[in-house]
Amino acid sequence: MSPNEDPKTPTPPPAGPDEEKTSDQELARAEKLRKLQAAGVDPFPHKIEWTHSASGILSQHGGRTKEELEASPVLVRVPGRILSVRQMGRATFFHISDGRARLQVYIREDALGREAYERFSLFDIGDWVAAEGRLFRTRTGELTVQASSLQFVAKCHKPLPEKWHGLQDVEIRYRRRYLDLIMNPETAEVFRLRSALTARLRRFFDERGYVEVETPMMQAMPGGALARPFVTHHNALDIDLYLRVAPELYLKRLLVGGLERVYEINRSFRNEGIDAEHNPEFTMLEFYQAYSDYNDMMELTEELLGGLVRDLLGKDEFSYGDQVISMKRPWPRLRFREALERYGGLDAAAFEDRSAVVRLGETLAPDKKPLTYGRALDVIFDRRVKHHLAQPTFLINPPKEVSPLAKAALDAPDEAARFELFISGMELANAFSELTDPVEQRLRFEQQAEEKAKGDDESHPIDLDYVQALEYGLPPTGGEGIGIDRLAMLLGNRRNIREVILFPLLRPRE
RNA sequence: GGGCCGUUAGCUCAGUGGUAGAGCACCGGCCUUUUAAGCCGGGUGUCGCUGGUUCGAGCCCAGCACGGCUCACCA
Repeated sequence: MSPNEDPKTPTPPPAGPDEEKTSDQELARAEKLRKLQAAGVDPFPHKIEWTHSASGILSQHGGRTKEELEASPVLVRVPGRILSVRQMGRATFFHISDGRARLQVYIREDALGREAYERFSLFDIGDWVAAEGRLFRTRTGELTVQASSLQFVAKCHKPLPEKWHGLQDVEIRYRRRYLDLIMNPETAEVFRLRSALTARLRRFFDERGYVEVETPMMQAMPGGALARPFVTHHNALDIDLYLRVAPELYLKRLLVGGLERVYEINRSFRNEGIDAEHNPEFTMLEFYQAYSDYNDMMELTEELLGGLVRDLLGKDEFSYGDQVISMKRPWPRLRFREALERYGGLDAAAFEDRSAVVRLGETLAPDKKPLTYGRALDVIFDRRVKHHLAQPTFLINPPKEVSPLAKAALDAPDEAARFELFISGMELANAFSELTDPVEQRLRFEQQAEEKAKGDDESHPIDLDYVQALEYGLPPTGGEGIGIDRLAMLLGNRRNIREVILFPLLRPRE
């Protein structure tokens, strides 16, 4: 606030970025706030006293009958935002919300007093109030607060979206998520579910002796995944830094250091396209367990996700779009090569014909040249196979070539000891028996560098500092990453990742 | 990046080349158990932006901006 402004004079708030002028409805609201203040109401109270929340009242007292409420009155003082008003002369009903549930409040002139009752005309839909009174049931049976007093809590200077259709415009829902949360209770529910999800994940790992850690998001060398990074600059050191594409290499350094079980739930950043399954910043759970391999990780994953679904949804099956996903164990393990033969139209002979595989890959993804044999197999999988994997399926042993941080499979030197978990055609998890041999790791990095030289901008950089860490000895380790946003999509039955990210990246306005 | 669709009142949406519309919200009036309350009265607008065609454009054309769906790439 500038020093010349009188703090006692409410003015219309500055017009938002979308409006150059203040609408008639905003002027009317500002005038009401002025009148409230003239009547001695503090327009910006520091705090308010309250005894109950709206949703708390409904869950605690929702079962009380009219007679019970009359015999033993329940007194409450409940804050909330006004969402609808039905005014009938000397009596008024309105609903307030705490973001979870709507509670009706009843005021009447003879109970509230004429002055206080008339003051309600200065309250608008969207304003925050606190109602004090006793609970009763209306003629139609709705649990309602009969208010003996009303306190003004905060003004809503702008009109809310329409009460019946609500807020539909997805752009406004994402840009001004607060409006979405006010108008669409199911939005708030999804984010509560997401919160319960991460809490449940943390409990799972904490109970098993994992240490939760945080590793650098700004890295001098972005590793741990094959993806294009964001670049930024540190002024004092005068160096370019990359936003991490994965925490993997740092987490494995911690296992070298003797932390046998670690996990991290945090953001990674990939400078790639945006669509229904991709946001440039996304949340990943990564966890590493010493003395284990990728088979152990499959067991653990079934236990983790199976338990999660049972705890959060209360059953082993759930709907996702028009599919019903069953989490009943065990989940099938499908060899990558077998998947390509079954769904990708590649028989054993075609699989061995490396140049034919590359040609098919290039036909399917003409933008993605040059393709190596491994990358071509990956393309064919993405285009032809992935969408068949609706029920939880471990896709095991993909080509070693596209898995530079994984051990080779024990029985197949060209395959990686790795799995990806698919549910509803979405890649949800990615895990492997971590490559622990520093000499082999260095070799794999060098192979990646060769591909980069051939024009592959998603190859893994040579990280000699990481190789040095391996030289001190990494025990056999199973490691896994799980996409939390996608998991939230599944559990919340949302088809777009933006529905589970509070503030997804959008192009800035103007 | 390509294709398709969209952008009109605070919100949800109609709108056929000829004066800009509805419901909700809002403003004024009536109404003491309503609940999409009801009844009477009031339209509050840079039709996304910039050009063009036309006597005349919300509508037709071009370009641009933003968004959605989709295809391609990445988790």
